[in-house]
Amino acid sequence: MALSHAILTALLDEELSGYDLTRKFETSLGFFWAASHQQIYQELKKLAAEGLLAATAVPQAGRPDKIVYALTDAGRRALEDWVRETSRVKPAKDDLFVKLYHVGHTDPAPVIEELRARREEHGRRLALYERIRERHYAEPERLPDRRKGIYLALAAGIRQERMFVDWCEEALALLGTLEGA
Amino acid sequence: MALSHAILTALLDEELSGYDLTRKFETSLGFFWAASHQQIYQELKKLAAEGLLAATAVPQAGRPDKIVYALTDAGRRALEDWVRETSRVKPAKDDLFVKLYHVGHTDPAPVIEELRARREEHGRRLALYERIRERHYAEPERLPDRRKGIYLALAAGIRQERMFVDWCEEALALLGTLEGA
DNA sequence: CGAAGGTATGCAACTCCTTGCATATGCCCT
DNA sequence: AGGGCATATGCAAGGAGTTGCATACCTTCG
Repeated sequence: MALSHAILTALLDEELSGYDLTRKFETSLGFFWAASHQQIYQELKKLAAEGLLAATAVPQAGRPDKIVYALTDAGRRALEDWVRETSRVKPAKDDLFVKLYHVGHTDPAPVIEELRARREEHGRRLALYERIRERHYAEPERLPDRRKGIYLALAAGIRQERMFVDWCEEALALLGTLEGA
Repeated sequence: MALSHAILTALLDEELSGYDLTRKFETSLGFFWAASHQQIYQELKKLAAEGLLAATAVPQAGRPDKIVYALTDAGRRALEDWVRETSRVKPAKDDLFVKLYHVGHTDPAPVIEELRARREEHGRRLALYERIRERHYAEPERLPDRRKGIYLALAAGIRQERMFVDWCEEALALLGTLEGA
């Protein structure tokens, strides 16, 4: 499992509600581990039942009540154990790579179309990540230790998106040389 | 769904048994879409039941009998439809990135250890992919159309592994500047 | 002869994740 | 008053993937 660990990790520094976590997973941590609110709420219940999280109901005025979750000692211990385990690498699983095997068998237009869309999409992400780096992570060596790891995750995201954009260019150039083109 | 499409794709050019497919998914296509034999056999049955594959029992001498699967016309049509659909991008979901958020909270040694291991592993993959490219995909422009797409998938793998190795170097360098180091 | 290993296929249980639906409060704007 | 939007949480069904186990044939090697 791993979403559970991502959630526990998000709670390292602060207590959050399911709703807060959902938004957090739409940015930062969510760049590396996507999760829907349904999954998050379910996982929170499970983690609370296991004693890794403590749930506190918080009545609110002017908006619906919420439930705030905090790491317990057991939760912290479980997290540390997990960090010590070595994780396995999973292949990326991107439909686009499978579709490339169809070039030469069927009309390449849809694949080319998708490559163009991807180039734009990954370009947008790249721009977003770079903006974040400029604003919050300039001069990585001078960051406090706590933020160096996060910077590195961001750096990986940047490299990944840039790599993908470059590859899209290569792919579009090569597919321009097809018979049918 | 998508493993089903990867399987159908693997059968574009040739008829294969579940066992053959399992080995095929350990290399080539499997670099981009991993699958266990259990999953493959299950999916084959389903695809045959849906009429997208035709199953033929093949008695063999000297080894166990096998079942060979071939694309049906309906299978080809389903594949073409799928290629025309645009696929969504899924984030990578790598534990290591989540673990980076723990730097500064707990002993960074295990993370550093894992980064070193990853550098080696991705380096090995990079070497493997580059060997394949040299042997079978030198001069991509001159490849027959049918192999250009496969080359591009390979090229993506190469870029990805190289990117990851470079990033590991960056990460190890930065984590070397930690207080505790 | 027996053990190891490659060939070949499968079941069952479980976890993880997605999708669609459902509900409720309160704000702001028209 | 009504619609849209943000806040806040949840159920249920099903698809996708993992893990462990099971079976059976045949060859090779010691």
